[in-house]
Order: sequence, then structure tokens, then C-alpha cells
Amino acid sequence: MGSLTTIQRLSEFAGQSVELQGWVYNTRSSGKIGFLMLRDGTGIVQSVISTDDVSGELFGTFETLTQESAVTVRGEVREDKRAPGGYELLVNGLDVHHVAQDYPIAPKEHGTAFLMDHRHLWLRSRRQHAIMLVRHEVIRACRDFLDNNDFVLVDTPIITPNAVEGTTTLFAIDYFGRSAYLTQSGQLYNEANAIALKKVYCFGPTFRAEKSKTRRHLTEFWMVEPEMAYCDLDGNIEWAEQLVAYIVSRVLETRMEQLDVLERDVSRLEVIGTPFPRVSYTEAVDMLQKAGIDFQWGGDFGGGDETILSENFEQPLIIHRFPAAIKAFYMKRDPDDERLALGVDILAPEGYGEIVGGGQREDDLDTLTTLIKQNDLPLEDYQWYLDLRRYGSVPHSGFGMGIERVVGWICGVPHLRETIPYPRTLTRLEP
RNA sequence: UCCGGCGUAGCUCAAUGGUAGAGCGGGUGGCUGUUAACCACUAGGUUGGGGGUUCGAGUCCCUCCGCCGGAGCCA
Repeated sequence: MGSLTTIQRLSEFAGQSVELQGWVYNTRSSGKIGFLMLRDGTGIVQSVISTDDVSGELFGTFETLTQESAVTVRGEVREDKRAPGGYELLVNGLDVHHVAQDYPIAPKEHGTAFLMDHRHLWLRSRRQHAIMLVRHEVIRACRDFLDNNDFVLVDTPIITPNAVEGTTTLFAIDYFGRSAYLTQSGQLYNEANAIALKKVYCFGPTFRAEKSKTRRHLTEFWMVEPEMAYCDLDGNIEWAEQLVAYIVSRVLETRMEQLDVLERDVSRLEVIGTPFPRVSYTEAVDMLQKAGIDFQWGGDFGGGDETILSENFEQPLIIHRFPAAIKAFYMKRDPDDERLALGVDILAPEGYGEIVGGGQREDDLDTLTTLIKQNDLPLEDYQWYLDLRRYGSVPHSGFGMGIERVVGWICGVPHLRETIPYPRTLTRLEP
């Protein structure tokens, strides 16, 4: 009998007998010759069943197969131009483990609502399979980049006692009779961890109870958040752009096949490299006004504004030094202009929006105490956070990068819900 | 929360206010190289719910529900 292998390794077995374990993606038949598109989770291969080569009994078995039935197939691997992918399997053995009844997703176009209701099955499709592989590579690239640069993974809690920036966008939970929230960022803990371990990152799910109903929003999404002690805004920006560039190069290196399935224009990714263009918030406002947009200094950019700004560049666009009033209280003021905060956003090209947000943190005890009071936040809840400014305070910076937005940009998919296995949105909790 | 769009067979969609249809999927049969194969036959409907106008409503009006994506907010 042939070696047990997977479809992704099939080209190594040309001319040899192999055994594949998988599911029926589709079948076609001309009466005396049958084509079984076999899916095994690693790829899809055309398997040919000809009555010239196999018994009538085996052909009869083939004819009972339905979409997504579970089968083990044995046969000889052959290079053939007529086969999608260039290789096919000449079948001489077929075991049926389970015959699927009325698989809901037909080989045709479906609406997104229907597909999302069947997300647990939709993931088997070629396109979703490709997106999940790119997502895996993006996550692996994040970890490799940070690990190889001496960052330490230090997990931050998902259940938190207090609101970082108010409670309106937080999911409240009952914690044995006390109120608690699902985290919207690991950042405050990250700051403590950075003072303890120099360069750290956390990587986990994040929750936002925003009533956003757009293609760019999920209520549960994954974020990687590096934080560095002894690091200013410029150092922070360099880490962020290097991380983004590394992720793109890794996906291009390892997932060309999947980008091809997604029909992604990879030339838009191949040009990505550091340094990324940098503009200040004030310069960005000028750019918008010159483009004829009625935008006043001091406002925050909307989705449309971001698209207009990023369309001027083929690289991700770094925007830095925002009005302090529109940024979080913990952001350090610009010593050269007190109206500004040392924050940074990175906008992905092609209108995919903000993929990175971060900045240098306020490290002065008195200033931070004042800011907490000015924002009407409960000072007592922030005592541990203020301790970081009492004991060995140093300049430190960090940023968060949204995994789904990066995956969406790299894959070229218009909607974030396809970039996470089981999306949670304002109206979707199942499956 | 506001604005706009949509809701017809399992799915994707048709149907001037006048007999509710097609393709895919399912079933049956045919076909020896198919590429979401093809051909023939076949089963499958409370047109999202309720109310109204009309001789007559899938179609027009009101209302409720659900979904979609845009604003706000954000990664």
C-alpha cells in the first residue's frame, strides 16, 4: 500500500502510490470515468476513477458519494496538465467513512448572511481555507519577529476590574457579585510588564462593545501589543514599521499559493518596505484641506478621511503627533507643543484603514495624576498604574496592532468578518 | 442611536397591479478527461409577520421584525 500523506506534499510523491484521508469537495462523472475532487484540509486534488482501471464495485461506490462525505483514497500520483494544480491521483482504492446528507453549501454563489450562518462549514471552502492560512502566517510572523528581537511574551488579563477609558465601549460581566469588564487593551498591564522585563508583548483577544456596523469592526478581535521601556515615540514608530514590513514579507514568502486563490494583486504587497512615509497630524490636515475636504484642525479622522490620506501612498502611512484632546489620557504631551500628544497611527494602503495605534506614555507622576482627574476617572483605581511613575519611571512606548485588519489588508478581502474564524459583531453571536 | 438598501423554493435570483418561474443543490436516468462538467425527467412555495387600498397585491400604502453597510467610535 502507498504512503499516507497529505495533498500539500503530493508533488513529492509523483509516480508513487499514496493514501489520502479527506472529504469530497465535488464530483463529476461521464458514466465510465469519474472525477473526485478530494479536500484534506491541506489542499484539493483531482482524483480520477476510470472503469478501465478499477472494478465496477469501486465505481459504484464512487457514484454514491455526496459533497463533504468522508473518504480515504488510495492511488498513484501523476503529473497531468488537465488536472487543477498539475497533479492528480489515479484511484485504485476507496474507503467511505461517512456519507454526508444534503450539505448546505452548494458549489455556487451564496449570500454572506447564509454563509455566516454556516460559518462552521464555510471554513472548508477554498477561499476561507486560504484566508485562515494567511492569518496563521501573520500571527506566526508577529511572534517570530518579536521573539527574535528579545521581546518577552507576558500575558495580560482578559477580565479587568476597572475601565481604562470609560465604560461605554466595554462588555460588563458579573464577577461573583462584583462588576468587571472584558479587556479592550492590555496596555496598562503591558506598561508594568515592560518596566519588569524591558521589552514585552501581549497577544490576545480584545473586546469592544461599540455599536459599529461596518466592514471594519468586530466586537471581538485579536491584537498584538508590544511595549518597550526606555523607548520614545520615534523608537516606537521604528518597531511598528519593521513589524508590519516583516509580516508582509513573510506572507509573500510562504503564502503565495493562498494569495493566488484570493486573487490578490501581490504587486501591491511586494512594494512594501521600510521606511514608511511619516506625516504629522498637522501635515495630514493640510493634505485633506488641499484635497478639498472641509476638515478643521483638532478633529479626528473618519474612515473616509483615512482612505483619502492613504491613497497618496503605496506604503503604509505613519501619522504622528495628534491633538491631545482626541487621544487617550495616558499619552505623553509633545514637549515642543503642549497641544499635541506623542501618539502614532499607521494606516494600511488601499483604504484598509488603521492597523496600528500607539504612542509614548506619560511617565511623570504629577502630570498623569492631573490627567486622570481631568478625565473624571477614579484615581483610586489607578494607584497601581501610578506606582510605575513612583518607582523607576522612564520614557516608554508601545502600540497595538489589529490582527484582523492586517489579515484583511494582506488578503485583499473587503470585510473583516472573513478574517477571523468565528466573527462576533453587533448582530452576530452564532455559530 | 441616525441615514439608506434589502426580505419570493434548501441556496442565488426573475416575475407592467392580472395563472408564482429559472439556475444551482436533492432524486431518477444518460454520457470514457471532466474543470462550479454536460443532457433529459422529477420533487420542492403561508412571496418575513400583521393591517390597509383594490374586482384582483410578490408588486401600492402603514406598521412591526430581521438582515446588510454607512455615519458616530475605534484596531
